Amino acid sequence: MATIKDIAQEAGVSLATVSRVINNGPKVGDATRKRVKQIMLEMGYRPNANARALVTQRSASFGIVLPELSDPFFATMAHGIESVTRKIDVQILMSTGSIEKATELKAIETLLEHRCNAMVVHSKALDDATLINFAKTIPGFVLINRYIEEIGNRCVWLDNIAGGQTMARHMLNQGHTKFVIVSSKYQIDDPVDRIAGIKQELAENGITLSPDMIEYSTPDQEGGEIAMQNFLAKGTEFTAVLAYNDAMASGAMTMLQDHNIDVPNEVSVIGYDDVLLAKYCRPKLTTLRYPIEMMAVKATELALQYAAGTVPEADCTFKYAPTIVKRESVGKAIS
Amino acid sequence: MATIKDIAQEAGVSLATVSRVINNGPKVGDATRKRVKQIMLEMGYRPNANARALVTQRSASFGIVLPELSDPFFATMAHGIESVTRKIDVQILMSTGSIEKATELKAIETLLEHRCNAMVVHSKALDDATLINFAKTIPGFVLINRYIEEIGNRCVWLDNIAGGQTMARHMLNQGHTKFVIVSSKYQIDDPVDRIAGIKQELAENGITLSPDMIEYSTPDQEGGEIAMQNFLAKGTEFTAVLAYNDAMASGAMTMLQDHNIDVPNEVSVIGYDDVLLAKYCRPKLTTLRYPIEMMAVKATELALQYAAGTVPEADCTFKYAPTIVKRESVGKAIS
DNA sequence: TTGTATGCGTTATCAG
DNA sequence: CTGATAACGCATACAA
Repeated sequence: MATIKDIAQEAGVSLATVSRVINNGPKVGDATRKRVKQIMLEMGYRPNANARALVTQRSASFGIVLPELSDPFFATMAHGIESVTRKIDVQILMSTGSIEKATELKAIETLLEHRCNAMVVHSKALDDATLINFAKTIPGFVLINRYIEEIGNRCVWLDNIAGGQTMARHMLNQGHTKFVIVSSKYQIDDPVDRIAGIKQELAENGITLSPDMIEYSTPDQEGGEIAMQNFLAKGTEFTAVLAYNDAMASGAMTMLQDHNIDVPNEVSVIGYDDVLLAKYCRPKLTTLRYPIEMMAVKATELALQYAAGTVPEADCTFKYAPTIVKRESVGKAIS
Repeated sequence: MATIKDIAQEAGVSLATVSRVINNGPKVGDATRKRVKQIMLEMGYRPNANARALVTQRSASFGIVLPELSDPFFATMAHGIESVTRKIDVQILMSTGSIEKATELKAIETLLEHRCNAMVVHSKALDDATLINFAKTIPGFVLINRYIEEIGNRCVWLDNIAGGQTMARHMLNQGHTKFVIVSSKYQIDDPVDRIAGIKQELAENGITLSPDMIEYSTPDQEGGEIAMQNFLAKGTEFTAVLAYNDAMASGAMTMLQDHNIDVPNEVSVIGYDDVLLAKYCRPKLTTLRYPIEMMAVKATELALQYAAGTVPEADCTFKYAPTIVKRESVGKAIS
């Protein structure tokens, strides 16, 4: 592959001059510039991004770490990030860490080896201290979907407690009093906070939730089915189902329908996330909108700014609140 | 950030020695190796991937170009790729080209600038000649979802003609004779081939499809709704709907249901792709399974092999055929 | 306006 | 077993 040297030779100029025309440097004669450009084209010259990164001490690629791509939620997140990097002609270096301490750590370190100076990371398994440490040493380090007080200005996150409250309130408004929760078995912040929010809202309305009104399962459709199956098997009485996410909500609905229980006339179901399937399933799912794409965009812009030297204000953070999307799966409580 | 030099100095050895322990080189004293490793740890040393790539002339990252990530289909594809690169500790450099000539070209070139020597690219807009040229100059260049005869051994693709035939045959087997097609308005290979397959199969059974039995729209749920609306508005008679993909099929079903037309008792609908939503929508969608994840894995392995020097056999290609997944949206024709 | 020289962090080829 | 030293491709401070 042709190098800067080759084309310098061919054009009969020095390396420096070629370098200047590549970077649109200021001090180059018009004729020279034109001739060099022509030769670059002819020889199919492509700047070597690695050499460039080495000498400039900055990579042209933006790092992202996320658990996986097959989940539409993360795909949407990646899409948000990509929508801003695309505009500024920056490539994405993707590292996956499957919600395990070791892999998440490795994912970040790989990005560091590539000298990415801006990155948005989704980490659930690593502890606060580790993340704080990264934030201290990497200017363009931004966390998404996580809040750590000490580095609040590096966090773009969703208020899951408020989310839980909103879910519960909506059901309460419809007259429901008998609740069950279909939750995730993975004890990361998210399910914990959402349940806390729900309990809080219910408590304010004089309702307490006993532990056996919560089923924990895998956060996918099958998990939702299993959880609902368990409630049904136990003979639990309820009219309102609060799910950890849309997939679980959908699974729960399927299981209800399989038992000839009508949604929403007999039982109401509410999801969380508002991913595509919420619109596709029948009845269409009432759910909470998780503005992940918007948040991803924000996180990316933030990372870019910080990496460029903007000093973040100390006392700020980027908190988002989920909003309710009313569709068809929630109805008035039967009295 | 600490460099190899720093740690050499600290350890009182030469650069070469440090480099050897980093790469698990053979000729290093046990004591020295241990000491150096210790110091690397203490100083938080991270090898510079760019410098490495520069000197070794090979990048440690695997390139992928695809239109976008928000589409579950491509997310699944990316997931397949990631599942193999993860094992060998290779990062993914992602470039998006939104089905436009210019952007697709740019996406590939960016990968080249990073000196990726293995990549799988999804390109629909670039012409054969350009792609053939890339294949000739990049050993690890593999195309996915496209077949070009001259570089057949670099292509991992789906036989869409066979797919069209399969769809049609399945409907014929159920006794259907009145068909409509809900197709994509983007005239790339895929919809064209599928329609060709359908027509071919129908023709063999003495059925010809007039042009007004095909509606073209955007390949998403809304497009499916619009297309179906058009058929309904025109008063078209049919009992079988063949959709370009699951999203369109789902949209078509919704529109039918809104008009109190029962699926599958009055009208049967078949999709294509078998993405997540096929399982979620009601009735569950009968569709064609597009083994995109498997294909992505294959493409990745291929790219890796070719990049490593394996010379592909001249006369081979990697063709996949979609298989039918029977669920609930197709029934016997009413007679 | 152009050229020369140096260094970025590594690997690899030599000698010791 | 270990140490100099020359690349790798490019940007840039300094000369001319």
